[in-house]
Amino acid sequence: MGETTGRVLVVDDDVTVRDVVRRYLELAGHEVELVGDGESALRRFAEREPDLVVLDLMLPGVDGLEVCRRLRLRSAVPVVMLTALGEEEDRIAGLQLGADDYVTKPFSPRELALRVTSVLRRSRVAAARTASVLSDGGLRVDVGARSAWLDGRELSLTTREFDLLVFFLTHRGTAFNRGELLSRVWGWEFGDQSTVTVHVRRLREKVEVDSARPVRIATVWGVGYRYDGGA
Amino acid sequence: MGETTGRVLVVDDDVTVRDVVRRYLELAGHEVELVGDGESALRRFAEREPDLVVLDLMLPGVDGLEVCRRLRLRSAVPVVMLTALGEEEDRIAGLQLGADDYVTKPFSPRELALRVTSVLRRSRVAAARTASVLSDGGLRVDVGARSAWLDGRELSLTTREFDLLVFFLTHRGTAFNRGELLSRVWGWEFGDQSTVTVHVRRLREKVEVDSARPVRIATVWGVGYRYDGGA
DNA sequence: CCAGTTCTTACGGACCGCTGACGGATCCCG
DNA sequence: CGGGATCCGTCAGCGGTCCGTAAGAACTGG
Repeated sequence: MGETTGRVLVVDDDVTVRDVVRRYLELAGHEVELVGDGESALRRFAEREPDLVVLDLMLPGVDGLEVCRRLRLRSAVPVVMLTALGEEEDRIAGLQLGADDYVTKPFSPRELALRVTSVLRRSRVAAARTASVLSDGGLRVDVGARSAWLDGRELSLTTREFDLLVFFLTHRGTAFNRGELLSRVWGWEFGDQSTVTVHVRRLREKVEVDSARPVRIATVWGVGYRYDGGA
Repeated sequence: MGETTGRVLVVDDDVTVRDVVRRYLELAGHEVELVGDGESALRRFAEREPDLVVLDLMLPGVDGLEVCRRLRLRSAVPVVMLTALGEEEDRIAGLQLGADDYVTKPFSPRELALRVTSVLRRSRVAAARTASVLSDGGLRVDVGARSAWLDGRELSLTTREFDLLVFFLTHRGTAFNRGELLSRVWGWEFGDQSTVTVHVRRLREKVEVDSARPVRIATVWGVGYRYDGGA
């Protein structure tokens, strides 16, 4: 995924708007998912963890502001809001809730696409700067710096190993099958699952005390792998 | 059951469509059931609890939207809708009622199969993420982590045992015969029922205090088994 | 006491994950 | 531009686990 493209979740109840927005965002190189109401938005968000959310304020059921608030409870995902002209109150409320930008209807889809790209770029830079440090037991991982230490000494991880480790650290305690990992870490929808097996093995050799008796990365028989804490 | 295959209920009144859809879904590894109208759909759904429903909007009798609405009353089962081109109103209504995706007729059966697979995968992920921790007496089962504890110590359950236990825990107090368990847990329509007997026995040895005098998994003589609480 | 049903045990094959090795691609450095 | 090192994905063999089946024993209800 390039520097200024990403997976975008579009939430709008008007199917015409959705289709137009989709076309322009895809033209800009983004991967687009569409939903029509707040419930679906929250559900889809949990499933896919998109890089950015385009959110209409007027929605049936759970309204846009509420969706934004709930997203913020569990994620720092950038949000671009769609508001009707003159709904200043809503716009202010939206920005207070942490929207990163807004576009007023009627809007030019071209402009929306530009804003999405720009917000995405800003947030990537910011994310890299505020690089979180994940840690677990004697393991410490600096995501921004892309470096990792085990009991004080630095590990030399390859790109894949690092990504895999970060995924595990950010999804502790949940079992994933190989296809899922292939999709989430590699970004593949299909492919040889033994790829995962081999990379897990190589990662284990670096982060486990005894890679023959893994403690952190547990094998879930007939399913896949699960990261348990090292503590 | 693979991570991207499952039992799919197809609801369409056109027998030609049904056959084509069936062929492609089976090619993709799914298990397919066909019905021709809304009444049958609801009935079959109650009997089989499929993993996904492909629903035509134009149906004789109870129409597709109504079927979708009623399904949503009692289940979060993923729904993929078939709509005629241009039925925008219906599509909007469908998505609002909680359809997870839609395909417009005339459609490519290949594309439909792809969407079914993809929706299925997503919904599995979401299900695992929102993973409830089931508990009962001293028994605790974390569905997402695929691990279980009895009185604080972790149980080592095999895949089948785990699935069987989860099924029991989510269907407490109801008796099931072996054929039904074979169908719901194994996904088989036929097969040796002693398979169930043996697995129940193995499960009992792990979750019962005295497996010769089972408390949780009761034998219903002449019928099958029933999960009673451990409390 | 009998017939039907469930329990128990044992076993062989299927499946799965682990391991080591290999060739191609990519990256880096000269 | 060229050569070497690294990394990546694939594969086949192996060892262990798990699963389904069968067959005899024990039990239940009539």
